[in-house]
Amino acid sequence: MKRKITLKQIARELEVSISTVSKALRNSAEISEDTKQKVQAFAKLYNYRPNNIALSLKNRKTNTIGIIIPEIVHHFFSKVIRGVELVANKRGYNVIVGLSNESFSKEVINMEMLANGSIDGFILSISKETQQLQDYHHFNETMSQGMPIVMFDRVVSDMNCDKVIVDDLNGAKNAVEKLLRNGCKSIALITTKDYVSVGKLRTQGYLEALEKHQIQPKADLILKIDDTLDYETRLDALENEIKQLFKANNGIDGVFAVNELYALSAMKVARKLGLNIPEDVQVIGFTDGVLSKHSTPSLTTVSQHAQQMGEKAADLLINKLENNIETEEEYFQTVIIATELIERESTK
Amino acid sequence: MKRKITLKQIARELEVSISTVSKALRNSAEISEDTKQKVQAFAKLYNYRPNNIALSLKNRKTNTIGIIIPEIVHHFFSKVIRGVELVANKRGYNVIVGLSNESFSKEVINMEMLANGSIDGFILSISKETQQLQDYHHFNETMSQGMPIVMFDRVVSDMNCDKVIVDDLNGAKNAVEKLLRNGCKSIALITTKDYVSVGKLRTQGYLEALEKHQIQPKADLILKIDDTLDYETRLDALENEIKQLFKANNGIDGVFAVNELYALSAMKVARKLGLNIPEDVQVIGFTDGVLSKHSTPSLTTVSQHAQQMGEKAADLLINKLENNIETEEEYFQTVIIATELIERESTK
DNA sequence: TTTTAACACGAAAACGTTTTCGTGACATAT
DNA sequence: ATATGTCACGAAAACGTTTTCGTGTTAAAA
Repeated sequence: MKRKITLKQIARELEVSISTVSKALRNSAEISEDTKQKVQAFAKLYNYRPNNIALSLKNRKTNTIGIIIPEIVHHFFSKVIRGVELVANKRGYNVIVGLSNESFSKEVINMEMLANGSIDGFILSISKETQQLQDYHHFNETMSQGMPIVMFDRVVSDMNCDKVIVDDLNGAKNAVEKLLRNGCKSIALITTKDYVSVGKLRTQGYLEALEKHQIQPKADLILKIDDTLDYETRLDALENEIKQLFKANNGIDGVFAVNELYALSAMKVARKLGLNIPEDVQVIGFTDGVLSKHSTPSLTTVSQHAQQMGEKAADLLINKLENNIETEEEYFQTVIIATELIERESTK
Repeated sequence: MKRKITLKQIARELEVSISTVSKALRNSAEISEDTKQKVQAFAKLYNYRPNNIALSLKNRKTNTIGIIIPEIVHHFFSKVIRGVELVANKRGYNVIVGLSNESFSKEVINMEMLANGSIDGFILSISKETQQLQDYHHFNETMSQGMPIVMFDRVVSDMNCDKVIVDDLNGAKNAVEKLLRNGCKSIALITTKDYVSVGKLRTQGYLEALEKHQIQPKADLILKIDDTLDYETRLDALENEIKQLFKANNGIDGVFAVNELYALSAMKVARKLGLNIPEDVQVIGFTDGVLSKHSTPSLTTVSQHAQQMGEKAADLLINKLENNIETEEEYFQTVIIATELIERESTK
């Protein structure tokens, strides 16, 4: 169980100074060919690798980025991570993951744990609780210390940082228009309470689509789910609420849901009520996850290109980290990732 | 954009030495009450936090663990990460994630990137390619440098390290026995090629169940999928192979599949062939993911308790890291996580 | 022979901590 | 008055690097 070898040990062994070893390994012109060869051979033999921590301390740069997300057992977020990891690795960075579990305090703690030198910058999507509390002091403090943040998906719009967001509004609008073009006359919306920023935007897209086609929205057709309930109780409650929605409104022939699960539940309820999909009711969901693809019938859905979002966020962050041009004029951009409607069996 | 404050700056500001500041903050008895108060007040005012990198270098301990998995967009693995993160955080550790993407070289590169001081130990599940090549030099090298490894799920059995595995054999055996007890006479197995260790074990469980009930296994009933194909082509090819399986064997009344997707595909194919589930064919899958829960009919499945695996792996690793009792007698354990059969609609 | 230049290397500082040890200023005991 | 002890603090080393600057040796130029 030999420990990793250091410059000091090589120096002692070869009876030269640490500086010489360091320079020899970096092929400095200062060092004679003889010495270089000797040192390099020895280093290779003992599989020398510079200690990352020492380098980080010296360079005041860890080459690590922190990503904080509300939940990892979730296709959207894990795809984002995949994207982040992909470009981070390609550009020589590591990725350290923190989970807020949708809790404000865990988000704060996680950020504090990482902000003390462990990472060079953050990529994050804020927790629901933070969205409710609207307490953003931890973001401000982090940024005021010179640590850049890139927010994605769930962002706080009036914060001075780079952002990567989905075009939720137009994604939803297009989806609803698709239903309208397909002949739907009475389209229900299943969404979340308004404090969830993306739910709000998708709701707005629904409304704009109706307005564009001169259809008066009916409040009865809009179901706002309280998604703070936990998973188990949620499924039953959810299906119940949807059933009420169908029963209260005769002739629903289209459903737009702001996520996969709501859409699937809608399909399940509709079938139980004797309705056929897509003949009687057409359904479109949001988020191209594994459920949409493998449900029966498979679900037409609005894809967010999650991996692309992660890649973009990582690129933005690393660009900022490496452009230490310090253009005192801080310049922040918001990248909007276009959505794509993936048509499957749940629409005509 | 003020940088984070350091001991040195506090010392200069208060006109004391760095040592004094450090001791004052740690409430050393060496320092007078007056000085302590002054220093602590100042530190709080400027929100001083010790630099993690400096601490890591000094202590030769990063309090960070690396987890390397083949794929993150995968319920099983993301649940494991959640478990790891949970106990890691609770015990004061961070988690840094590397993805091998099922590739041997990426696995090696990732490990090398992290092994140079960035982390204290590894938790990992080996890539399929590594399983095929059976090249484990990177694991051996890492361990010979005194960096502990905990393997989970896909492990290499004759390696000297802690392991956390699923009881694949008995999980499969129980599932198949369940089908037998439910009256199935002709049970098909849909599995992977044998180099995937877990596929092999689950296959063995299938065989043992049959043997126990004195049923002669029929080679025709066993379908071994080559899962190196990519996802898109796989779906078609998969359903095709399963269709052949059904057509070549009249009277299949039970299916055991080694993962969710195979099970779902089997259900889909069966339905297309006019068979009802579970009346005509009963189906059981492996891995309790989101698909099993939300498919129609919902899928009876063998749960692996992925999160628990992650928690256990993290505990094992951190125990090893903190028990520097250096009981020269290295002691490695293999923890077996029991499976659980979750009964849903696809079985009677 | 003396001056200059090139060469090859080492000493030391720096990154931000913690910790061991030393030391000057007092107060107390002899 | 001297010896001893306590108190409060500082100097310095250490973790493992990189880099700047200095310096001794030798060879070439004057």
